[in-house]
Amino acid sequence: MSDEKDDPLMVRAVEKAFRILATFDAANPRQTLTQLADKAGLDRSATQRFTHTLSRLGYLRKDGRTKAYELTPKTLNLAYQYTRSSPVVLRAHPYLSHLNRTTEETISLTVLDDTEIIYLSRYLSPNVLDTDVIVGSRLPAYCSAGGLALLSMLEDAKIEEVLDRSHLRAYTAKTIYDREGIWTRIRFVREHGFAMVEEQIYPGDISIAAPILLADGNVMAAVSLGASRFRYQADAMVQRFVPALVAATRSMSQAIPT
Amino acid sequence: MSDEKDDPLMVRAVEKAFRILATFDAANPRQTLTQLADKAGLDRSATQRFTHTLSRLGYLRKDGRTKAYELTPKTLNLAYQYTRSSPVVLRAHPYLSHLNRTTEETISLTVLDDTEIIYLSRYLSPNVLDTDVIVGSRLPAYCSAGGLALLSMLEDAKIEEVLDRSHLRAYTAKTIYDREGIWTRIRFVREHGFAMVEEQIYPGDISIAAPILLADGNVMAAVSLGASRFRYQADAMVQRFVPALVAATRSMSQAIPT
DNA sequence: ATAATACTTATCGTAATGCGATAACTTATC
DNA sequence: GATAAGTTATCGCATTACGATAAGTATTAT
Repeated sequence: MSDEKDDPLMVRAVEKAFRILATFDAANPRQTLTQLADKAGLDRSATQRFTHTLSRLGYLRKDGRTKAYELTPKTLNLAYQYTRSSPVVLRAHPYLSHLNRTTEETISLTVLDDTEIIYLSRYLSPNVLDTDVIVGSRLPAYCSAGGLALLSMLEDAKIEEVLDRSHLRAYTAKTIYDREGIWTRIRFVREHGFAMVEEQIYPGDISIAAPILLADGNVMAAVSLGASRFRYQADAMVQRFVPALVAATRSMSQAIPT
Repeated sequence: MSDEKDDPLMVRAVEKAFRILATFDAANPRQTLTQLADKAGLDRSATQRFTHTLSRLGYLRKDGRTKAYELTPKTLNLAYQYTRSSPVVLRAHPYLSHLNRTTEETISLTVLDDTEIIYLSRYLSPNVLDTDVIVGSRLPAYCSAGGLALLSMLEDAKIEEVLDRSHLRAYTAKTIYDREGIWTRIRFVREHGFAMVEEQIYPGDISIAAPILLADGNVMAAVSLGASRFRYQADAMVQRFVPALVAATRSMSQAIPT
C-alpha cells in the first residue's frame, strides 16, 4: 500500500482543491459551503479557502443569492486540453468518424483505468440509442464490450488483479459477473479478436468491441460499436459490423504511435 | 484592478497546479520537467512538487523512459461532472438532439465567458463540416454566431466593455472586426431575433444562432447551427433553418430554470 | 414579531507545510 | 569518456496556509 501520509513532495492543498471539485455531480449541482465541507471531508475554514481560491481561478461560481457554489464552464478546459493533446484521440478520429458514418451506429473510443473504462470519444448514431454515456463516463471493465476487449490483452495475472479490485455485480438480469463467466468471455475475445456483450449494463444495448494495439503488443485503447437489441439480433450484428470494426482497429494499431 | 497579491484566502498552490496542467496542448502533449517549469513560470523545485502531486492524484503520467509528463484520461473527470451537473446542458439536450436530427446540420450550445464563447455541447451533422470545434473550444464572441447572439442581449455598455477587452482581428478575409460593423450585427440580432455569420472564422462556414433567455430577460446560452457555404446560400439557410432554431430557443427559454 | 439557531464571511496568531537552495545521480552531447 | 544538461532526492527555514474564533447574515421556530 502506498502511504499518502508523509510524502514530502506531495502538496496536499492541491488534493483538497480537487476534492472540492469532485463533490459536484448530477444530484448536487449546487452546493453550499457546509455541504461542500461535509462531502469533501474538510473543515469549514479549509472549505472557505478552497472555494475562494477556485472561484478566483474561475472554476467555481457563487450564486450571491443562495450562497451556493456551482461549477463553471471553465471546468471544460482540462478535458479540452486532454482531447487536443492525446495522440490516441487525435489519430483515431478519422477512423472512428468513418466507421460511424458507414455503420450509422454509435462508435466509442475507450481506455482502461484500473477496473474501469473511460470514454475518450463518442460518435453517436443518427438513430440514437441514447444511453447516457458521454465523454468522460466510466463503466466497469468486466461487463462492458470495450472493457473486455481491453482486459483480454493483459496478462492473466493482471486480469485477476483487476477482477479482485472490481466490485462484481449485476446491472441487469443478464449481467455476467461471476469469475468463470468473465474468463470465458476473455478467452472468446482472444480467440476471435473482438468482444461482444448483450444488455450487460443498459437494457436493450448490444455492443461489440475490438482492441487497438501498440507495436509491442500492448493495448492502447478499444473501439466499440453499440446498437439496439431491437434493431439487430446479436449474430446479425456480428456478421454485419465485426469485419469493419476489426479492420478499423487493425489500421489504427498501425497508424497510432506510442 | 483586483490584486492577486496578498489575498489571505487564496491558496496559491492550487493556482500553480492548474498552471502546470494548462501548459499542455496539441503542440505540447508531452513535456519534460524543465519544459514545464519554463512554460508554467515556476522554478524547478516547485515544478517537481506539483508534477509529483498531480501524478499521485492521477491527472498526470510520467513516461519512465523519456521522463516526459502527459495528461491522463482522468482529466476528463471535471468536464464530465460539469456536463452532468449543468442544468443548461441537461435541459437543452433533447431540444438540441431533435434539432440536429431534423435539420441534419451541426448544432452547438454555447455560453459567454468574458470575451469568448465556450462550447458546452455539440451535435454533429452526418454530412459533417468538421471544423475542429469540440466541447470546451473557445472562440471570440464578436465574430461568432453564438457570440453575437449572446452579446446582443447584454446592455450596450457591457457590450462595449467586452469589445474593449477583445482582441479584434480578422480570421478570414471576410471577418468583420470593426466596432461599427459589429454593432450593426448586434442591432440585427436584436431586431430579428437571430444572428448570422458567414466565414468569419472558418472558411466555408455559415452559422446562425439564437439566444436562450432567462425569465428575467437575461441570456443564459445560445444555440447555433452551422453548415457549409457550399451546401447552402446564406439566405436559403435563413429561410430553411431560422424558424426551427428560434422556435427551439423559445421553448428552451421556457423550459430551463434559473 | 422576536428570539434562537444555523450558516456564511472576516480576522489573526501560530506551527506545520510547502519553499527553494543544494547535492546526488542519471541521461544526453560532443 | 569527459562535460554538460536535466532529473531525482534531501533538508533547514520562513512563509504560507491552517484552523479556531469572532462578527455578520440569513433561516427557522415560537
